[in-house]
Amino acid sequence: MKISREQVAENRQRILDAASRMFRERGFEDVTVAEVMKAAGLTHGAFYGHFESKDDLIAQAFAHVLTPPADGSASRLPDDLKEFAAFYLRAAHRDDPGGACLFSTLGTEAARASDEARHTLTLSVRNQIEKFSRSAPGNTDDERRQAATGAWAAMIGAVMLARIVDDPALSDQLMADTKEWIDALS
Amino acid sequence: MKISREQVAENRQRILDAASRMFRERGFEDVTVAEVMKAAGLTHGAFYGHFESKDDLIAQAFAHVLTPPADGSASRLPDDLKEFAAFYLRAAHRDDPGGACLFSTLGTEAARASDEARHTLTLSVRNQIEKFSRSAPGNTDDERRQAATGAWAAMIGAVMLARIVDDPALSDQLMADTKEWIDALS
DNA sequence: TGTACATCAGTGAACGCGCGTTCACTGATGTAC
DNA sequence: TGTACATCAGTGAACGCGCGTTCACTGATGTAC
Repeated sequence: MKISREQVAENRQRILDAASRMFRERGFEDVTVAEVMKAAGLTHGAFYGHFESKDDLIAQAFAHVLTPPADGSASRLPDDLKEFAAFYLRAAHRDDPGGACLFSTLGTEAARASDEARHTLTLSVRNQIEKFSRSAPGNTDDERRQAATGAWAAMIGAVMLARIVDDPALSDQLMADTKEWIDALS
Repeated sequence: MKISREQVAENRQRILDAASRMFRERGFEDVTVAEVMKAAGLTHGAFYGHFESKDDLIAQAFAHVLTPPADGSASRLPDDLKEFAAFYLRAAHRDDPGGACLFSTLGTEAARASDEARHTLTLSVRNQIEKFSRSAPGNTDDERRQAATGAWAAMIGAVMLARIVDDPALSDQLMADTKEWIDALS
């Protein structure tokens, strides 16, 4: 049956919501097109009406996650580097990969993803560094950019490591130590 | 045909060498058992004489990479935090994922790997932090451990990001800025 | 030391399953009059 | 505004391929005497 234009747009959003969550939870390869469509309340055959291929879905899912919601409810994430770090280095973020930062959940896989997917992420990297440079400590632009880059890379690395280790105490320590370290920057 | 004990042991090492390199280059899912065996100079049927499953191979490959070579040729990697960072944050490391750090190449996938694989990595995380804490800046044990953790996490995150972005200048900048930042720590 | 035989690492064909993708069909939407 | 028809998003069966894994077989190794 044909479907209204609004319904089509809504279906597309639901597919992207489901895909981006499932990819972050389980990786690109383990998630099947049929599973994503089922999670979005559709059957797998409808997939190719929305996307060219699974690779296309991956690239679009990245863009979807990085696009602020159009309804004006601005992202809740702080712009300030240290405030962002406090937000990022929380157990709730580590423990909810499905809703987490793309770099911390899919970073190593993204390095091997399509050109389109990598380009979308590149724009985000540039934006984040520029944003954090404004509130990063340092006496020159270079110093502030270095601090912003180092601190952001540390957050991503720390959360990734915290999800790998099988010892909860070590996992907590990795995040707490990284947070303390960023807090102490001047 | 039966094979000599030494040949069996050598074959196993070749399988692990090939697998660990290919996994780091292309990820777990994209690399097939048959490809690994072919790269090791064997046919795929021999695989299950060496390993229980592909998951077992992944766990053993982690252990293989993290085990220093038995021939006494100690790892070339510096123990000193800043020296290690200079080594880690080089283009040659970024551009040779097959021979690179496991965390920077497979970190986000490793977070979803088998218990055995994650346990092997956990031991390595503990060792690295302990090692770097000895040369990290700081006035107390806590401060040194925080610096060691933050700086190491930053290296890993920076190299991962440097492999994602499609702009070579930005990629270089991410690594150089992180290196500068770690160098400036006191 | 030499010989006969049991062992077992490796071979390569085969299996079965699940995946991405295709396609003929359905029927509600949206448009032309 | 109402009616007839063309459009096209979604359905679900099907396809074909590649993967992890199995297994009967081979023949060199290593052991028992």
